[in-house]
Amino acid sequence: MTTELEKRYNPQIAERKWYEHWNEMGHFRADENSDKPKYCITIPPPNVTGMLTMGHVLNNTMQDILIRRARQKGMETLWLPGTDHASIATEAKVTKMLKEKGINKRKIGREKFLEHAWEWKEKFGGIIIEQLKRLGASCDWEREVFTMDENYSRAVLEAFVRLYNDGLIYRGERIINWDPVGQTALSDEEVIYREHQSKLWYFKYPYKDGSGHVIVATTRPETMLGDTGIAVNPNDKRYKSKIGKSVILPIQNREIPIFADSYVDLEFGTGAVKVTPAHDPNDFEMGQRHNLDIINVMNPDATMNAKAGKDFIGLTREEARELVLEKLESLNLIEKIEDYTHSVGHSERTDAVVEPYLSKQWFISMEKMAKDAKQVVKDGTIKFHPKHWEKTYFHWLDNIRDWCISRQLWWGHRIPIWYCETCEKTEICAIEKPQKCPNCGKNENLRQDSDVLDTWSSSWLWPFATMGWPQKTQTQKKFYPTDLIITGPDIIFFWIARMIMAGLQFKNEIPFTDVYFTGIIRDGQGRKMSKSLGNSPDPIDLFEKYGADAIRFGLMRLAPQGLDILFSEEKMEEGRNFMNKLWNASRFVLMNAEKTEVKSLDKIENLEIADRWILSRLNHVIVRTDKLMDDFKFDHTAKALYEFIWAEFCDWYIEMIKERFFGDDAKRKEVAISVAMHVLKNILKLMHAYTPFATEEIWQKIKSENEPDLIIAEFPEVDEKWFDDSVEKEMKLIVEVATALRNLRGEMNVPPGKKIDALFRGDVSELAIIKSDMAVLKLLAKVENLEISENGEAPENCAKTVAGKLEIFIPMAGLVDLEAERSRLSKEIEKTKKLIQNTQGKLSNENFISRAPEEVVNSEREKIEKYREKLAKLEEHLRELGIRNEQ
RNA sequence: GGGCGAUUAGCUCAGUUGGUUAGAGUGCUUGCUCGACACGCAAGAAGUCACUGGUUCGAGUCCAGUAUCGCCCA
Repeated sequence: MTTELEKRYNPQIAERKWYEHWNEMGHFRADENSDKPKYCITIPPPNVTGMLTMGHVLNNTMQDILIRRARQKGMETLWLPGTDHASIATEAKVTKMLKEKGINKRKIGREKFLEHAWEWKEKFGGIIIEQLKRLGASCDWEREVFTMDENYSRAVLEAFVRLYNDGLIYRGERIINWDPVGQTALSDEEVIYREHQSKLWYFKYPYKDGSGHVIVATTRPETMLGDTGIAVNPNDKRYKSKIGKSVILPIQNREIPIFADSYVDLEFGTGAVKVTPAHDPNDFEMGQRHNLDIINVMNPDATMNAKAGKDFIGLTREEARELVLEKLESLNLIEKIEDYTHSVGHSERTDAVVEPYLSKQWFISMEKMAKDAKQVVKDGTIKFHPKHWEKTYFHWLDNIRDWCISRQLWWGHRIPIWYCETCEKTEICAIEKPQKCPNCGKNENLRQDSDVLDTWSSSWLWPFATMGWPQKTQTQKKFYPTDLIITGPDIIFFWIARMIMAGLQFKNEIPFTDVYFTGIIRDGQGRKMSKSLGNSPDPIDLFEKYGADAIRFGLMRLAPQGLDILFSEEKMEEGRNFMNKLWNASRFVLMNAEKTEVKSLDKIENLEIADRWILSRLNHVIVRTDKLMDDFKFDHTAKALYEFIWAEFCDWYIEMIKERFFGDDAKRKEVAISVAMHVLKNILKLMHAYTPFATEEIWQKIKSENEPDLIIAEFPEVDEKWFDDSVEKEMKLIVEVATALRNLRGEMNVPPGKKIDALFRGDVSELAIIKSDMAVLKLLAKVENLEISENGEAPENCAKTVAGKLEIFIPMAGLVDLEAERSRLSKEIEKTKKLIQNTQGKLSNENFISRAPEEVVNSEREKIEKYREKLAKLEEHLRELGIRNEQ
């Protein structure tokens, strides 16, 4: 307790020191055999190859706050960390890395590639975890999980097998979203739609019977090579007579039918549309309904194949489009071209234009699970914060389609299906490779499905697969269901919905009780942060510059529930300034505590108004922040703490006790220092979850020997005996008077160092307050002599003001600037008159008197009384000024 | 096309169930190295609460509509 603090808080040293200390002491560890009530969060696993983003900082800070708070409150807390394997992203990165070394993925084969991938994972996979540690995340690192760990992988396969056996997994040939760069299927959720400015081309397809042509409009000319029909709406009078006729598809010279289907929109284009079942999901459906041929004209890399025709083989989609247009143009079959804006799907991971592509894939049937997942949110078993996300959630579940979970990749969990090539049709679903084919009994030709599972179809098991499922473990027993998940709304479908489904499906229990959706962090201009814009700061740079606490607190203070967050570095600066403020307030208290004994509250007597006031305020802030945290109001909590610490504790309380600190009454000083220390310790406890490093650093310097580390120090509880309305009212008057005095000094240009005299006149009870707090007031407003008198005379030549029910006079020794004084008073009078007018307006309204609640009417009456008294005093002051002026 | 959200001081945002003179930070103006802090202290100026109606004794707050912006879904 004797080490003197530096003038400025230095985050760099404190952060590393205390993080290591906490970890070594085992404070992050969760004990599954504990009897204490539990609190548990499983981290939404970041991508193993990822780097920390501001989004991660935001939602992990929130998780850490809740975890630390629960820990301080004596709960058995488990924050279970880990990463997911991010199939497509990782495979793309590794492929790229190999390519740079001149190694071709296909050439080296699956096994060799996976070796490289694991090597890559070992090398870079730890980065984001280390970054989370810099943030201060108090996860139980001994339980860290990676989705491709042996145990976790087993859980993924187990889940697959169970769903397969329940008939909820099937293989089918469908139109899926195909990423031609990653060369893999994607789920609907992995497709990002963006508006593209393009054209709408109108083609003429000649009737077979030579009776002219039908005109179809398309945004994708190259797909016409695979057209196998023309559809019109059955109610479209324009085409009634054409239904059943055939056209000759140009270029391909194929005969295709015209048929009616109510899917066709009469308004779009000409009302007749070309149908390409192999290259459009809606066309595929129509094709099924009308038995159309399905002609796939593309290779997996989205170049054209032989079915597109000789001239097209090997061309890209773009090249094929050009050639189709060229050929049709020369055949004079282009009717017209219009500008057209439509949305085009892109792969979330590779940004390639997604191709609707016909292929054989594995699907999970969603209908039943969606129904269950909807129910638990609808009936409030799981609560969303903010609630309005429920609508989005329900809408998605109501329109759900089966989930395509197979990916044509190598990095991931390989689908646990074996095909017997001897008897051809046999398909075996098992976790381990089967000994032999149950059908033909042969074992030599068992071939495992080459696809891997969608990453999300492994991470949807996260809340329990991280706890050892499908084994029955004590960890699950103690900590499942978890309490909460915090994430951005952009993955409400990827994770939230599917985790709920998985929990219900495999555990028959929800995975968490609360879901908190953060806002999305944008830059100062409201744009989404992205690498290409270069507008996303590196959190680690920010930590270095301002300290992790500053970033945590700054973000919390500007992160309103349910709204996006406009990032600005200024806010981080404010966070840093606040840490420094807290540091210096502590430094000041500590400096003065050195020569005085600090006693606990129950051992001190003769508390003064400042003491009783700050204790009342402290207990209010304890109650208030507790309630706010129950509602996940991180921003309001941060603001309440900021306000209490900076304005109430530093600006007023510390200023008020300086008089005792610097005075020579040892007893009074002892009281002041004891209360200050008590409040400071509680501040550190309240702040710790938000700013763990700085608070622990300070705590370690001021704590007594028998107190534990702050991270596990007992959380403050409200003590209602300190609530004191009358002392708060009294304090309000002191603040008002001190401010009025300071204001007058400023207006009258009194030099800051010069002391003034002051005379108070007016209400007896208020005078009594001034009298009892005279010493404090003298310090706050630099007053030399302070006189009070119920009916005293105003001195000659003085500045005058009104505060509460008091008149305040400051003798100016002939220095009063009459003009300035007159204009100041006039302005004040105008303001007061306006207030009276407003209040009078209400009171003269009969309806108001008769219908408004009595206490509202009474308060208006009191108000007007107060204003009138003030006005009378001000007007008198102005009058006196006038008289003196004339003399 | 459907849904969600936003619009309050120059800027970024608070504003609980309708009832104090609509607040804070930042920026701005003025003055301060006063025995914690210039990453600071004190004082001050600054708002037609997007618009139009409605409900009410009373609307930033509730309702309806309009406009603008953003996001999600199709």
